[in-house]
Amino acid sequence: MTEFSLILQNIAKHVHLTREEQDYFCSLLEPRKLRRREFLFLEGDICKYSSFVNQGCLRGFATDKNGTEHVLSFAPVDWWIGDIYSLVSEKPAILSAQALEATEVLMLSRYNQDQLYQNVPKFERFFRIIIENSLVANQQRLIDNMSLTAEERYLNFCKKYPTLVYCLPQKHIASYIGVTPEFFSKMRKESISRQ
Amino acid sequence: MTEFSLILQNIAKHVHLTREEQDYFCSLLEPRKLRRREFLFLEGDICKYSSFVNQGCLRGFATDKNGTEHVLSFAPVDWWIGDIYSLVSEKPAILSAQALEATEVLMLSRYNQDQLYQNVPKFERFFRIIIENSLVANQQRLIDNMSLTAEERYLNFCKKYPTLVYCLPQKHIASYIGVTPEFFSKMRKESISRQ
DNA sequence: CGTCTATTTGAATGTACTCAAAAGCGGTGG
DNA sequence: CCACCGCTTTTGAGTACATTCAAATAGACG
Repeated sequence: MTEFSLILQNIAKHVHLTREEQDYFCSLLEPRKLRRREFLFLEGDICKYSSFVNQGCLRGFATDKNGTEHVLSFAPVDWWIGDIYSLVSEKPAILSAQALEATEVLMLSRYNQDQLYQNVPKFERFFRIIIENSLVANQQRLIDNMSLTAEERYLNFCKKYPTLVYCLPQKHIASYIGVTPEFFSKMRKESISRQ
Repeated sequence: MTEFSLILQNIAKHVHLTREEQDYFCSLLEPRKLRRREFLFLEGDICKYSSFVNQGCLRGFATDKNGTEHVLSFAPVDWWIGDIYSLVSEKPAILSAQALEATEVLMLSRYNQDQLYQNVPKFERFFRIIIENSLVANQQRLIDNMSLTAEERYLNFCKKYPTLVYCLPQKHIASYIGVTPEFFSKMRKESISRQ
């Protein structure tokens, strides 16, 4: 039971690694601890890391020209987070990631990730699968945003992330489903009063 | 100059193939011609193919519970289209794909794609990159839908797909940017009258 | 040329937003 | 451990953006 057991389990869901591959992989990881409200990366920076959440929780969000923040993802324990745009293009990140509580991540640099692809091709498969799943989730969210009401999106969120609903500030859930905190408050009250 | 030159060029953007690998890859492709309005795949079917557009153009869309269609992607020449959810999960497709004009595609079955991954690992990389790019585009669209007005999304669309704007029916562009055809018509008129 | 589909126009409506202010809650320091 | 300050949530009124429904007009394909 080391600090790497969770991430190795995460990988084992999709590809099998030998003991040596496991050790090699772990040697490429950089642990980092974040305090509540601390940022893992900031919009505008070049994001060079994919990070795995070992403990705690983060939010990934974009800030629009009015300064309004839009949450794109929550990253609780056992999730990956990064700015895929910046990672792929090596241009400044579109997203920021902030710890919502005391958080511990394992960071894999893009350079090490590319090394990994060359030395252990299985990882090419692993990250392909991770990205495929992200794409599916993202696409479903796009469909939901176009076809569901705010309340339906909220109920979806409750079903999909039952544990998160009770530990996240409402304003972040509001932002995730794409409404203002004020509207979210009213809608939620309505929703509860009807059961 | 064969029917495969375009797809080989498409692949060469990301990975280099030997002559033998090219031939092997092409042997796995199944050409198919579609008439205007014909469907490449239908919501509810198991989607077993990723398809490359050699000629023509398709739209990928989801149908909501009211019967309203929501366009998720246009696939002009040199693009890939498929229902990634169905391909990954082997469950019924969420999307349908319809030819907007006479169209020719090269279809790669999931089975052959998996063969390809095993026999030519470079393809694992190729499709990882394709999917990464889709994810980036999808994510940006999600951000745009949450932070921009319909008019801003329309102007974005015009910049991003200058050739498509003039050949697609308005109602499909309206659906893509996420508004009704009626509102799109009014908004567009306003937008033009202000230059 | 005729029919079917797409686009435009208008009026009434609804969903969600903005701004402002009060109330509630929770983390941090004393 | 408690109290306070600051952040979060609630509430309300007025508004804006986009929808619905209906009908007229325009355009395209066979």
